[in-house]
Amino acid sequence: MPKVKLPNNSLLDVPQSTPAIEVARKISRSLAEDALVVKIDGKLFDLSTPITNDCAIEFLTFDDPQGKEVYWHSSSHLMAHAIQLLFPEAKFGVGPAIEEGFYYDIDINKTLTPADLEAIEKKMHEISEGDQPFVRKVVTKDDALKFFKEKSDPYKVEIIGGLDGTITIYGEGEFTDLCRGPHVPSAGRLKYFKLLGTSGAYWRGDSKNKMLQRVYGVSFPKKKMLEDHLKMLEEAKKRDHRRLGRELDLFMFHDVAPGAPFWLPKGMIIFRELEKFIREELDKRNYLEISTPMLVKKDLWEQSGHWGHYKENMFVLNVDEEIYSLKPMNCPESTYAFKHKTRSYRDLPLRYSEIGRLHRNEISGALGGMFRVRQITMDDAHIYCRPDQILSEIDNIIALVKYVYGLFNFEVSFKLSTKPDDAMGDPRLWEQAEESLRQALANNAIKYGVKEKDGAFYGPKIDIQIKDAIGREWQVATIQLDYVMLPEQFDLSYIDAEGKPQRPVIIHRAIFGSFERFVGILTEHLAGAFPTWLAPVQAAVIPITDDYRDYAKSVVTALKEQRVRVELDDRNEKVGYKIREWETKKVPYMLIVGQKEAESGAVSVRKHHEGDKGATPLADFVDSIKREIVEKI
RNA sequence: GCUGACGUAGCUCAGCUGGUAGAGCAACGCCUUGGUAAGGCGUAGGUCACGGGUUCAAAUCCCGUCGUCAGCUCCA
Repeated sequence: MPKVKLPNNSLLDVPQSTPAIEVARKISRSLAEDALVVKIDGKLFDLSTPITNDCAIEFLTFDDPQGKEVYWHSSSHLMAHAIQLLFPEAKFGVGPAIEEGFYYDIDINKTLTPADLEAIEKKMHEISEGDQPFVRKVVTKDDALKFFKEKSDPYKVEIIGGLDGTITIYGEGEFTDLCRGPHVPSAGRLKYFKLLGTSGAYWRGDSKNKMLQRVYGVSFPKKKMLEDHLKMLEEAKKRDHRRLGRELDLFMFHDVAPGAPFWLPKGMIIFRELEKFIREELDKRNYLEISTPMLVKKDLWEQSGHWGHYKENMFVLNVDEEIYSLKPMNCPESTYAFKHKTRSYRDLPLRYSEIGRLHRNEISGALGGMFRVRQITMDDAHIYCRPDQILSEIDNIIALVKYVYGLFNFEVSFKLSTKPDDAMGDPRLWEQAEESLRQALANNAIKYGVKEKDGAFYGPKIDIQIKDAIGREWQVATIQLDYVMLPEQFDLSYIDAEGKPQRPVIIHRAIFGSFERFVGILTEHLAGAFPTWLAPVQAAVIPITDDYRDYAKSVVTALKEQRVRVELDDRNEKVGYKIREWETKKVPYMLIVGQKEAESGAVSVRKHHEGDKGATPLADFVDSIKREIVEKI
């Protein structure tokens, strides 16, 4: 009798060849109901898999990421089944689970409309009600080829042609698909789904191949989960920075400048506050700010290697018979500032920061709001240091990153990207560099993921991701070690204590990344309700009637004297109307003043999203809002 | 760049199978001076993205261009 070890380390004897699902039933009925798939000795299997040997076993439910993946993958089969019933001529590509749901690529001579999606969804429900089991079958390559040729599924045939080893197919009712599995036990487990849209996708991601239609969907075992998910998507739509940017007069886009925002006065306040903030932090940390030319001769880009590798993304101009380009990056030019003088080891680390405007000719299809623009403002820096200084410099940057993102209540996570196959430079240096990054992460007690071979060709890097208020992850800051690109290509050196020239190491780093993108992320994270220190309008003063306009003006003056961004709303409208409007503009404070307040030198404070806070002496309010602004609460 | 969808007033959108445009909100004016999320009445506002074509007639049909969006792709 095989012994199975459960996650709580208890052992269970089970009869030979007991299906895994029976083991789940022994543990608890609810587990048997919720389990989607089983992990035996670390590998995933169908719940019907018989237990034949001693093993460690774990049942995965939808709460487990891998359980989810299986659930979505099975959902994608269910969808394909429905599509086949409705469109028998459809040919199938691949249908995997993705981060948030699943998709299936299909080849069909018709553009699917939202009405088609609804019909497919309906059909999926019908199939789900039939509750047919997913049945795994091992087949030979020849049989598999024969089957899918007969089914006239050329894409499957192509996939099979490239397969070695065991080939499995899964049947579910009258639908059979090539699949590695595993799957949930039966179609009835797949209950609540929503097809979210379609898009084009090339077969095997290659633009030389035929464009298939990709149908996206998401599914959940509980109705509430689907509802919550759809609500989250709604919420994301409501938070869309393109919409909020327009509604709050922060920035706009126009056809005359695709891929570049027009910053409006209110957005510019946010931009300036962020810039001021980051500059102050960099000053405190002994960075030196530089600014390098935006339009530079091609020679520079040839030297840096961009001309060879990045030219398609550069805006190139002909000026006086010479070829120039708008800079797509700051790094090459920063080396000129470094080389301006002979550098001593005593000068290092030399921390050059630059808030530079960069132009990158992103392909038109990549553009999207503030998230992908052709003109970006980067809070860049290049730290020229000695090898023995790397650790402390990385330490400082990590501290800065944590401080900055903590301020906005973003959850920060770190990823180390290691040496890629096409890496340049001495392998010993790479080892040393990766070790420095690891050590810096360890010093800061940071748990981090590793992205193997995902470093830049010139050095390993730490990528910093943040998670926003509705759980979405964004890659923002980056810390890259560079032993090769700048130091070698630009032949950089400093004079060491023995009077000999040495190569410096360069750390490329950005905190916000680009202001454009960061403001976009921040807008969505905060749903447009910026903290007082960033809010374009920090307080609106609302007199109840014209009789208190003068008092309201004195309140405005008092606040302006303290550099509070305040607006007087003395329009001929009712209080409720004005409150509604300032509330939708997400202004942190409204100060309502009437007879009571005028007589006692007070203001009635209404806080955004919280409501009436009652009357308080004007002087007290001024103190508290000032503190809030200074302390960036 | 590729595929698809879309482009009508400042915004959100209507306008069926062709007969030269409509609503709500916003704006402006008047009335109303109102204590915590929309007071009333009225006025103005559009070369229907742009350029061609079909037609007696085009916002509507066709072609092209530009732009936006969803993806794909790319990302030193």
